[in-house]
Amino acid sequence: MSDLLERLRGRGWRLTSQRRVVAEVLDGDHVHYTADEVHAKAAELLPEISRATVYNTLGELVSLGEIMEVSTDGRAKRYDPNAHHAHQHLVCSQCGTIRDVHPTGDLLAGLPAEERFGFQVAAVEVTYRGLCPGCSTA
Amino acid sequence: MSDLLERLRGRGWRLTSQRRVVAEVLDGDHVHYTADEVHAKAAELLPEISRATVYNTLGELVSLGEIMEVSTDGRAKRYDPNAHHAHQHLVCSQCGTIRDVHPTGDLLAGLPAEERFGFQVAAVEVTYRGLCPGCSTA
DNA sequence: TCTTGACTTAGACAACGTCTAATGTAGGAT
DNA sequence: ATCCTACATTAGACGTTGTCTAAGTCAAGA
Repeated sequence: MSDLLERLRGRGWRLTSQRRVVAEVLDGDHVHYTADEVHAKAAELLPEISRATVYNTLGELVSLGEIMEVSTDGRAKRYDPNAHHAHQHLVCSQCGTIRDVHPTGDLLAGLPAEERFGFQVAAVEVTYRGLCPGCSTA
Repeated sequence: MSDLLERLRGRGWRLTSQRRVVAEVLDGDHVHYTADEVHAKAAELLPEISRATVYNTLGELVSLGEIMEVSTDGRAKRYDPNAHHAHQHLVCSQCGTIRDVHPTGDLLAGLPAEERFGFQVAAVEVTYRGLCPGCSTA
């Protein structure tokens, strides 16, 4: 993730302390935080950071393709730092935790042309739902 | 859909004019409306219907399994009257319209056991994204 | 027809996200 | 090293979507 800052500077980004902190929060483990969680964790490192800046920075990172926006339910979007490798999501129906998974095969192949209704299909998202080990025993 | 009202009465529902109108709006073509769109169309038939009632009725129909809630983006949820047949969704990235599609093959088969992390996987949702004919020319 | 508990209503409230105008600052120019 | 300025940040208003509450209404059984 340290080279993320390099990449961003290469694209003309100003490296402000706020952007550095947001990048640092997204780095590390692979939990997918909501924007508010990112803001809360960023504020531990830089108390005066504003919500607007976190939203702005997340939006910019998404359009640069550095992170992915995931909305598996109707609630707050979550941000997935693992944007450089194609993957899908396995979501616990009970507690909402998300794991990245890598299904095999061509996901687009299942949709025949006569089922595409003239759409230019560009992407496929698959969400597997079930109970995680913790929730299935409890 | 007329038998929907019968089924609901069988489950102890009071058949109010508001619920009748919401069911009527959901019937017919297979577009997936947002709650606000359902409210607007219901209000054409019954002008004094309130937003709260529409939300309540939609929620009740969802928990009864009569319709499906679809949230393909972070925006408003849409309601799919075609809840009794398994299907997936094709979404326009531009305007958000949704079509029901029926991909071939076993969608669960793509996820090998070592990628399930001990989850009891119960369901798969697939969202195909692309531009609809209207948006790709405009 | 009466009664009652379920239903509906208006509008306040909550969660999530966006926008604006004023202020601050990174980093190139001097 | 300092200055300049365009870009970034901020607080808070605002927008959208959805939920909740208290008071009034009504479907349907007695």
